[in-house]
Amino acid sequence: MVNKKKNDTAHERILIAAKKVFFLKGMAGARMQDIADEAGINKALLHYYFRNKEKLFELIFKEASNQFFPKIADIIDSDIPLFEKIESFCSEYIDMMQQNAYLPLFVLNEVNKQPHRFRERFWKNREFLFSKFVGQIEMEIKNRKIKPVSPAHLFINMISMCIFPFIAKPMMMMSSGMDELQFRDFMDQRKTEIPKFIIESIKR
Amino acid sequence: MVNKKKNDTAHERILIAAKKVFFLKGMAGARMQDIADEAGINKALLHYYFRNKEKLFELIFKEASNQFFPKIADIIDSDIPLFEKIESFCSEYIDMMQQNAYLPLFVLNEVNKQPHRFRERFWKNREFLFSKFVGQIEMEIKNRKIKPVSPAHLFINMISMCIFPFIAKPMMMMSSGMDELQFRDFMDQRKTEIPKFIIESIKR
DNA sequence: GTCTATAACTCGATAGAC
DNA sequence: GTCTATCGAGTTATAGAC
Repeated sequence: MVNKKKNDTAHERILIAAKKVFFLKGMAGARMQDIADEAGINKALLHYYFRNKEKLFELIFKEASNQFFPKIADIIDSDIPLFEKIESFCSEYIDMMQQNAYLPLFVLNEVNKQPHRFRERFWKNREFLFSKFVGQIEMEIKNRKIKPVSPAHLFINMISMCIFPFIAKPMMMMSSGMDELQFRDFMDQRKTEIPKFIIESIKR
Repeated sequence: MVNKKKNDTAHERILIAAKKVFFLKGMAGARMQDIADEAGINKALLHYYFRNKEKLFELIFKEASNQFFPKIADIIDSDIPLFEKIESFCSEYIDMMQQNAYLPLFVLNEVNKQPHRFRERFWKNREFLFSKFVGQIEMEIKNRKIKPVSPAHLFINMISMCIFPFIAKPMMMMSSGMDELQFRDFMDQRKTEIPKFIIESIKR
């Protein structure tokens, strides 16, 4: 696909191409040649700009993780009522992923295959993102605003229902015959269906 | 790890080793040498028994998909009351995955990277596994046994909450400081927590 | 069946012209 | 900055001895 606009710099086109190829094939499966073709340039130029595959991957992976995680924290740790928080988390998170449906599988897969990339650089200041969320839930239980539930399970339930469909997207589409548009509709529905489902379960 | 029992045949040891290596690294990241080492034999013997990497992978992948999917169908399509079905699905499915925690990520990842492997051979007689489940839910709604909910979303919610934690396992363990045992406990809890959570949401 | 040795090939990376 | 040509490491796969 050499049809990129020529007024983009090579540097930019490489980054876009690399993201596409790495998201689709992962670090191990991606080929520098694929990235060069996708960017409409030459293999040597990749090395000119980014030195080697490792460094190029590193950039893409870091950007992807930053997109995958901290947005979670912002919403989860904000100072709004629990039910609103659940609603806005589901809606905003799904919205973000719809612009990058491959992101969750890419990140989780690479974390799994190369845990060190994570432990070392990314997991510094992020430990226990959720303490505020957990505290808020415990408070609501204590005040008898919601039923007694395990905060940890509630949190994982919410995350699971938002993210998993993106990970299983190709499978869901094949098994149900959905097309891209129908999948998008389905996920749009989930922005409200998931909060409704959760709140129905925990409300008094 | 050449410590495999010598009374296993080479053929068997290769399959066990291949499964381990492919699950961990995927098709693109796996090396025939790794598999040979893991099996305690020689690279040439791999080709003697399985001809090439492609064919060996095919076997492992096929077995993994068969383990991942059809068990779902058995429970989902069985003839038991809805709440019991939800309980037994969550419990049995999580139980199965606990014996093979890498399986979901492996299968979903490879489906994503090579959709043809799926479309062609696997998706023949499995379309619409869930029609019976959907029908059952619609019936319960009609009879006012449960609240009106979208069967499709309910189904995906259940699946998501059961499978996603296995996919995010390394990340969850890192971010919360869990060890293997604590993760196992957590998933044991989910066998009952998820059904409780779902039923609480949909019951009248 | 199992091994050693090596051929054949893929792919990341570099040299060097323009 | 960008390209062509090519090197060399790492991998799959095969030949052939035992």
